[in-house]
Amino acid sequence: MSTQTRKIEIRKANEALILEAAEKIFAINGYKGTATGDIAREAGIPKANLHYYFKTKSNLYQQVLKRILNDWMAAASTFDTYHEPEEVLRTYVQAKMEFSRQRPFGSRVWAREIMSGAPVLDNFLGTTLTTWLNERVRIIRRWAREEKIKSVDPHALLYMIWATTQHYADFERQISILNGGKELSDRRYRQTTDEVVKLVLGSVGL
Amino acid sequence: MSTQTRKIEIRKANEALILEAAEKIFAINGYKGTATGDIAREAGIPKANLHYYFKTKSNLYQQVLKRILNDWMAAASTFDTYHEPEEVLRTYVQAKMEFSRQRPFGSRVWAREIMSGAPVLDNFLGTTLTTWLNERVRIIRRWAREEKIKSVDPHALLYMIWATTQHYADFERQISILNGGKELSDRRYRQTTDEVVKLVLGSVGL
DNA sequence: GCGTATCTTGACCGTAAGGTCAAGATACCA
DNA sequence: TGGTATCTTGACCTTACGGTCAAGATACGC
Repeated sequence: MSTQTRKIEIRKANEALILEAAEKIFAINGYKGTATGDIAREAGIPKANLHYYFKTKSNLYQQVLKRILNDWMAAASTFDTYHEPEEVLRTYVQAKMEFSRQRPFGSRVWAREIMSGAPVLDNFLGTTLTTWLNERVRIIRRWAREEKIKSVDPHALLYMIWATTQHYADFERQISILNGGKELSDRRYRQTTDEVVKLVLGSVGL
Repeated sequence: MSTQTRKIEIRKANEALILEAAEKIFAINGYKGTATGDIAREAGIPKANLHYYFKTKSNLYQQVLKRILNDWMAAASTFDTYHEPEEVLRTYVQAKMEFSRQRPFGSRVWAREIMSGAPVLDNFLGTTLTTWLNERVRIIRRWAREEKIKSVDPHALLYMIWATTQHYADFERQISILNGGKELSDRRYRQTTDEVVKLVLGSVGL
């Protein structure tokens, strides 16, 4: 460990620790409902230490959202891995389901942000996401024109995919209770993913 | 107006006013993030007056949830209006879409409650909703057995319907932004409802 | 080992929030 | 018209929260 490497590592590690804790607490209690002290407790550090790394709650929140955005976009990019509708939709749905399984808190923070009026994500939604959506809408329209899929409203289709896949993260608790009080096992979740893929493919006639 | 009729009316009217305001503010800021003073301001009354009608914030929140539950169950009951899969699914999806349009705040309060771990709805989910779900799962399985629909996982299908229809309430802001910054018109919403019906029917091969 | 930069933390400050209270206003009944 | 029950509201109390600070601890370069 040379120079400032060690120090930088300490900072990185602590920031990561805090961001992780923040994502969880924001997911459960929302932005306004979250106390920085709760996040600090979750991270196992004093509140003052948290404020050393992140000046304000708002600042921390924005960084939490940024992290989620990155991973969300990574899942989105899988849409372009293949060309044939069936492959594309299967891959995309699987990626989204995987995201819901791996980052349920991130999904919930996103949902809460939107339900609060998207004060922070507003800009992203109006630029990057709008662009991404419009391009995929065009692709789906082309599929329909080429009669590779049934003619459907591309927006409605994409919203259905988003809603359904994110449901498994956002409503995890409800699903658990309806599953007899126990969380879906890894095996069951894989089967469910297949079923969701099947439903989505069916909805466009595949 | 005789006897205590008038007074009872005052109480009813004020309780309704407060419940309406509370549903909106809870939807936007969540339970913990909501200040009773904010609800009072939204309702146009002093905070002390609100506390005269509802002793505690928790109490008010529970009554808000109860109201939503009633309407949610009303939409659910449309599932039993018809018998043929196509009619049933169309009617149910339409009712859920209508609910999302008419009570977007209610839908969001529900979503936030679940995301917070369903501390209040826990009991309802484990009893009434579980029973309702299991019965509909059986109906859907029967449809598949009788080859009226494609063989699909009934849970996945119902979750998809819930998620997709509620998405139009919970993510209204995101949808608006992606729609060029303006909300969906009544006409456009009706078309979207038809598209969602089409997708759901398609997903089971109808 | 020493000096300096970063990190850690308990104590503290001002504001906001849930809830109470008591005094006054309003409506109903006799 | 007077008496009583309900309703209204500003002021107030206590706790919690976002954020600050200053004093000490730790780590790095020389």
